[in-house]
Amino acid sequence: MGASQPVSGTRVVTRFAPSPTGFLHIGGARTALFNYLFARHHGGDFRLRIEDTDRARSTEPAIAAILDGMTWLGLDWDGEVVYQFARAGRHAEVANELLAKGHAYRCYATPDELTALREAQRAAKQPMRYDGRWRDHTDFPNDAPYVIRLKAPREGSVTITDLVQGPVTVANAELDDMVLLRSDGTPTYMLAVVVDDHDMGVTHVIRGDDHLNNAFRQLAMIRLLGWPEPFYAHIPLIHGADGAKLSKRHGALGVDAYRDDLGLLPEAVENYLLRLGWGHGDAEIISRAEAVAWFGLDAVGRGPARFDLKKLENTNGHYLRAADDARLVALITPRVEAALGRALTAADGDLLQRSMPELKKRAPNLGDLAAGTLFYLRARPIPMDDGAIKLLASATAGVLTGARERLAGITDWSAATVEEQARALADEFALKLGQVAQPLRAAVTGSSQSPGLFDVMATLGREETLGRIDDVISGQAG
RNA sequence: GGUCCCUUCGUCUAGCGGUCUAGGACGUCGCCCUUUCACGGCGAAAACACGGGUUCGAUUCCCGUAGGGAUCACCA
Repeated sequence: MGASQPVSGTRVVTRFAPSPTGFLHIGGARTALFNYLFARHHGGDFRLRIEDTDRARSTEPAIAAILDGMTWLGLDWDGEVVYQFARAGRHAEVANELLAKGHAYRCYATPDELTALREAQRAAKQPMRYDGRWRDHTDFPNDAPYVIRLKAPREGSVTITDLVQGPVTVANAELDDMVLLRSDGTPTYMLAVVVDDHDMGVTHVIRGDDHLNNAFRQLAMIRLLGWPEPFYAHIPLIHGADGAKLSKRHGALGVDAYRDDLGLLPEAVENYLLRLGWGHGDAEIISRAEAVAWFGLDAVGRGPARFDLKKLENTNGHYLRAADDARLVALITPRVEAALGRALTAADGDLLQRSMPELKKRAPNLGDLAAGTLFYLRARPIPMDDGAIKLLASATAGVLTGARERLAGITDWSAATVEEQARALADEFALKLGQVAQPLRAAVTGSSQSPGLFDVMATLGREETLGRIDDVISGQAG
């Protein structure tokens, strides 16, 4: 495993560090999952840090949504959640330490001045970076506002042996002196991550590809501070089906939307996310235990992967079929009650429980599963859809009344005895079984599509089944 | 534009010099099962971006080209 092994003797510590400016999106969830899996694989710690230093954009609801999403996905973190804003004092302390040691300096350039600099650089087609105009000053205006910038090395280069991307080298001349402390004394993200990762003992920084460029600047700071260097692993971002950066339109929704709107199971989302950009031979359906045992950074793909809702739904269907019936009933109950406009009774719950084995085989998500239960629970006369109306209209005359008669004679009502009578009726009328079953399906379910008719009748019971057929015969249904 | 990264079926991927007439999964199409719809089973079409090298031999290694991506704030 070479490069992905931690230095001997150190305990692996990873962290997920989202900024609470929105919901926990799918890309963030995958980053969290990879951090979680890597830590668990190595028997280390997985920490959670909320990067709320942007006071204007950070919100309480966003923090709640992140914690909720993590919990839903079963990504339990170790220790207390670290709130970055609360550590501003420590960040400033490190900035001042750097300043005292001559590794940082005060910069009095105004925002307008810097904007003008960038404009000039853009016009001259020069790279846009701070030119270090205050880097070697010794005389400072006393009352003017200033920021503290890192005095980054200008010669040589930095090479990061990224656990996913491989060795990446950037010349120091490409990097400018980043701001550590703003003029209002608050820390920038660059300072905060480095200090927090160090203080939290993070050994492996696993994050989105968009941070790869930042890693060089952060490493420069770490070296100036003389702190131990973490391993880096930058995983590619997720793209939409059209190859463009994932946006809301593509399904870059909060994980709560995957749960509530798309009706997905957390284990399905986890499995799908794991396989997006990572593979283990031909394995497709992977349990949490297997994921922990198999996960490694060396198998993470280096190119961005496209998000495919079809495959996610297929994966969800797999887990839905494997899910415990009682759990599914509990999950769909709110949806069913909303559709019915009433609370479910104990008898309804029992009916749902019995219908699950057949119903879950044909639902790709909880919404469809809930919708599929409705015909069982609706009060007579049940509504008929277009397909059902057509079937009834073209049914052989007398089939329904004939079936009604035979079914009414059954004393031990079951899928087997019901089927027996249906087949007998087909023989009697010289019809194919389908010509008898389809009109009956329409009458009993109000649709042309449903689980096995005889199973449905058995689940519904004798009285309800007969009643529904009567409704159609007497013209009350529809 | 500068810098950095990436490139196997439509999509996610396996492949870590010969085992590749390139494997699996989703999707698509066909067949089977069958009272409908699903589930399930079987099968088909479908890819190594291009051009140079290195090598006895490249999907695998190197270099270009093209395409794609990331990033260039007193945001994170």
